[in-house]
Amino acid sequence: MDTLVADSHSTKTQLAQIQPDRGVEAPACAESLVHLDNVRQVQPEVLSTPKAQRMAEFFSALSDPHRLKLLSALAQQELCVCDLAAAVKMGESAVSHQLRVLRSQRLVKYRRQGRNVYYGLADNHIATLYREVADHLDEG
Amino acid sequence: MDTLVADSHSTKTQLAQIQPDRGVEAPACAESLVHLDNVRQVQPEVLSTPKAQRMAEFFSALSDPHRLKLLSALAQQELCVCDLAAAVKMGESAVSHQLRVLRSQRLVKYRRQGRNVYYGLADNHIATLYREVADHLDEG
DNA sequence: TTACCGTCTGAATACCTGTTCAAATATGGG
DNA sequence: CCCATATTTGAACAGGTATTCAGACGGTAA
Repeated sequence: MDTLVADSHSTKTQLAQIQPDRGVEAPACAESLVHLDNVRQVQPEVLSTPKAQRMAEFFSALSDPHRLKLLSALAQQELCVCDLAAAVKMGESAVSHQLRVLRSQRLVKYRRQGRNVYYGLADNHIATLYREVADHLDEG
Repeated sequence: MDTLVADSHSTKTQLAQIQPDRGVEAPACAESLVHLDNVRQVQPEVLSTPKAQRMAEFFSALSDPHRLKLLSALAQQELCVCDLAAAVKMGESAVSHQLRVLRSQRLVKYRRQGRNVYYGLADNHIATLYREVADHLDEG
């Protein structure tokens, strides 16, 4: 009757491959038996693509050791680019590139003073988040 | 007297380029004037390289939209791989690969039941962290 | 056992990310 | 104005990452 092939004593349902966001046409053959009721229950709560992307970009900004070092330095006090470079032992250009990433996610704020640009943590949330994850990792 | 070139009314100090972890020999010429006292103050508090890497790997596991979708689904209930694939609309192989990443950071736990493997969030911390970041992003 | 289903793995490809070098921009001083 | 300093930017290269396909593994049922 319908295109779903459900066996009688279970809620498993054969589902054609779904490949929606991408330009791939779905092949007619099915891949696996899914528990349709579970999927239906969960699916509306799944993070939307735009939100997932925004969140991923945020975490992505935190997913580099050098950037985390920069943040840990800035958690102490405001610093200009060349000081940061010395503190984390990176080239100044590299630091500038990384600060750009941190800026794009509003993890840091900055102000110009003379020829120097001083950076600092944008938000107390950041320090909190940082500490939470550090603790979490120390636990395990 | 010493190799440092400090001007009289400031704490700025010329520093040879420091390039320690990598096999690059430092050029004799300096790059920038740093505020040596600031650097000295901050440097010991900078995240150590191993810790920074461990933390970066953790965030890295959270830095992909598909993985975040998987986690948001698992925040609802335990699901097997094929259900997850249907819920987030990915191929099952891709899901398996991503679950491997989540497993490697202990973000999910799993158990086998018959032919299915059921995944769930490893920890309440994860859900908390997830919600904090979601809220933080909604604020801005 | 044989056949099958669900999941995992490995290799290949395409994409994204970080570093470096060189050069541009911006500020301040002589 | 011209020069030196501080930071940013862009291009090029190297290394890492995600998806796909094909096949392997493990468990189940006939």
